[in-house]
Amino acid sequence: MTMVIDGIHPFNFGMIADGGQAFRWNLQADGKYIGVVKNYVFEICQKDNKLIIDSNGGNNETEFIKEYLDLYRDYNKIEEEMMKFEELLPVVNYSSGYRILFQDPWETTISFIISANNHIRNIKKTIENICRAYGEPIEFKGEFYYTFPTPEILAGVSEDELKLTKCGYRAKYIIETAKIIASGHVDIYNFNNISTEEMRKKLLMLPGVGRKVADCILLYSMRKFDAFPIDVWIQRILEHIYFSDNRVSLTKLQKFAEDRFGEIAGFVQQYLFYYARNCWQA
DNA sequence: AACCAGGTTATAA
DNA sequence: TTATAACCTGGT
Repeated sequence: MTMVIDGIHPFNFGMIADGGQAFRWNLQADGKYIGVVKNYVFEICQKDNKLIIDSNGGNNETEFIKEYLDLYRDYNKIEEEMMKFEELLPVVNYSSGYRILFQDPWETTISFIISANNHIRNIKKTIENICRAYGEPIEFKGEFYYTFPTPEILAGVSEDELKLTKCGYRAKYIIETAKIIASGHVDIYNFNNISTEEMRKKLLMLPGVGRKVADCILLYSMRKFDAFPIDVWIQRILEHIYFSDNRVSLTKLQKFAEDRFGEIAGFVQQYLFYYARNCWQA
């Protein structure tokens, strides 16, 4: 089916898809993006403030994709809040149109375990390999796409076999985490009534999940917008803007961002990241 | 050839 | 509590 959603602003799907929060969107030769989300395949084409979305299923994905794309949130208001920090004016201006997707916690957890000390190109390739090997096929416009496998399935894979997907030393983390989640020992789907800090503690129990990965999971799949993942780019840009390019420890930066940006820290992080990677040179 | 990339973990001061 | 090295993989 095809759906058309109009009047979205600010919104730039290219930034959202390639901005590093999701790894399963691919730009086609025709300028449209195709991605697998849950057990759906979506093809998204943006023209100005209009989205034309094609998908494999019936009509029930409209609500789903709107939530996924965070279309119900007023980003004008969020950008206004961010611009109250004068030093962020060029950042907000440059990164306007970015949105934080509402992704699946399990897929996000494994994806960001894979992301540790890794390149985006490798991350995407490994995730694609995992889906092809262990996911379910979906047909869309004559092509086959693959869902992200369940915790139960990855919990049953051997380390040597999983390493064929090029995840390297992260294989044991992925399998152990899958076992913990499949067993129900850590419930990553019950996050709505739990504070960010409490949920973070649970996530840190998973092997391969440290502070940065935990905050990515909180921000990209649990709508914990006070989470502030600090990777090397965020570290560099924070040191540049706020500490005269001096080296500052991660824990200190973490506290600094938490205090300064509070409830909108996650949005600030996203805008800063996009700005740091694509515009500013260290 | 050596080094690095969107970190985590184990080990030592 | 804070600092340092090792770690799969693929590219320069």
